[in-house]
Amino acid sequence: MSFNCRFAPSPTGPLHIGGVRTALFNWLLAKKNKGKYFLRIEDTDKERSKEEFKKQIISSLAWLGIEHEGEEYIQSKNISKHVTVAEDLIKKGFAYACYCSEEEINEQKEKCKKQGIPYVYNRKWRDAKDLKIPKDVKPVIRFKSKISGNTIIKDLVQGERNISNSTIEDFIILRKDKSPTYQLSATVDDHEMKITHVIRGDDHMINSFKQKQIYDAMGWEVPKFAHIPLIHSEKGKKLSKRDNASTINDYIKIGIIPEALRNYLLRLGWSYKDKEIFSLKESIELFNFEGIGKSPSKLDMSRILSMNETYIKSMNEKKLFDKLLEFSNKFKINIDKSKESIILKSLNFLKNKAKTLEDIYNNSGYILNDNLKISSEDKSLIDKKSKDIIKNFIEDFEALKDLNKTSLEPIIKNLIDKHKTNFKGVGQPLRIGLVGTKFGPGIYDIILSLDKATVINRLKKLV
RNA sequence: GGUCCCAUCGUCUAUCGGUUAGGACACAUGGUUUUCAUCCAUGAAAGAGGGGUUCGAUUCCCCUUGGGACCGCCA
Repeated sequence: MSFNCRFAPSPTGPLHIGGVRTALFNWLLAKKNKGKYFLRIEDTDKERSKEEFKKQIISSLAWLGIEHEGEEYIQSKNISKHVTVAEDLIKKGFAYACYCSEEEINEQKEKCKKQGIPYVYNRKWRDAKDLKIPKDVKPVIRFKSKISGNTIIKDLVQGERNISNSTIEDFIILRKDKSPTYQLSATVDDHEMKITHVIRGDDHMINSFKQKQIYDAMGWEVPKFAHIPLIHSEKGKKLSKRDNASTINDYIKIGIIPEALRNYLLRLGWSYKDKEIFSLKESIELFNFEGIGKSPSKLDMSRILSMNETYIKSMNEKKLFDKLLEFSNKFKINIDKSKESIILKSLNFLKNKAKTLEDIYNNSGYILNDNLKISSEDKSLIDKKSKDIIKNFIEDFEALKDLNKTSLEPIIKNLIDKHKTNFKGVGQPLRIGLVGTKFGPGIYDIILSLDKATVINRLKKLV
């Protein structure tokens, strides 16, 4: 059995993380079923569709590694086909022109509101042989929706869904300017693209009932539907473009890596036993409809961070280094060529203190910046005794031939004995002098990561 | 308001009638450690409420409550 699915965002705003997850689920399922995953840009809203959003959508998906089959499908290019289908529906008696003016519709809505009853279009023109066609009104085309009976959709995630047909109004398929609406375009395109599985957010559930009627009217095979629960913001509402930290870029700029976000998104609303970490290969093999839950899930930044931390720690250091370079070049200051090798060899300890690439970048500050800024508070910690320790250290350190942990250790130990102090007594002044703060990597790591001259120069500034 | 849906620790979730209700994140405590971390160990933390069905319900059914989605000539 073939498996064709698609992700169909509209370029009327930046793609947020919920959409990304929908795309991921589609893509995973296509891979798993050896099917195809398409990207369709639904740009039939001419007013609001923007080229920049289209680009943002495509680059967001690419960043996560979600690659679509062939070129992206641009819906507006197929409008004439949509219109043809609408005309076909009229001919077949499944659609009709409605001459109600916008004022008339608004009046009806007002009236219903006052009476406290739900507004449904009154189907005035559905069978209007006796009505006079007003000259000054351009008609819209409405689909002749079923009035009686029920429609059942066997949803792959939600199970059997049953709705009374009377709750679906005669929805518009062609606007007064003859342009097709979403219900028509999406249906026609899904059919043309031979989509077998429509996997989308469950805010589309009602649309599936409408669209099914179009498929049936046209005698087309109805695809399988899967409506996945939405992602909620921390406030518990449907994620909107206004929520902060909702677009991919919000995560990229703090140094989240794609593998981690992919894993996080995979586990948001889906599970496989107790497993938390999934390689790409595993997610393709194991992902399924059965594991998708029915209730919406909330975004949790601490989990994203933790997932990122896990991936950073387990990642090949060369690969991590490349990501760090890319990150700093894009969002921070370019890493100087002369510092690259030091950073690379220091990643093995820098990454232990980091949840994000930004953390690594910040922790690398003592390598990247030749002039350290030491806060006055930290400077005040360098008292007479500390200065003596530093002086002694410089003497011993300069005399060292081979610089490694084994040769360094005795120096520190001797200083501890000599000055009757503990490790902190020696380590802290050195760290302040070399890193600029009390916090930082292990003192051996710091010394070994910097070259000898730099260590001496920095320490000499303190005494 | 109408229609539809959902309901296990704070969060993501496991359980598919019988479990001391498990894991992960976050949190707390302790240990390792040269600081901050990492790492390790431990702890606290959940079946919304009420009825049924059943020998037995977190699990099946109903009601209540709470939450959500949809109700555009947007998609």
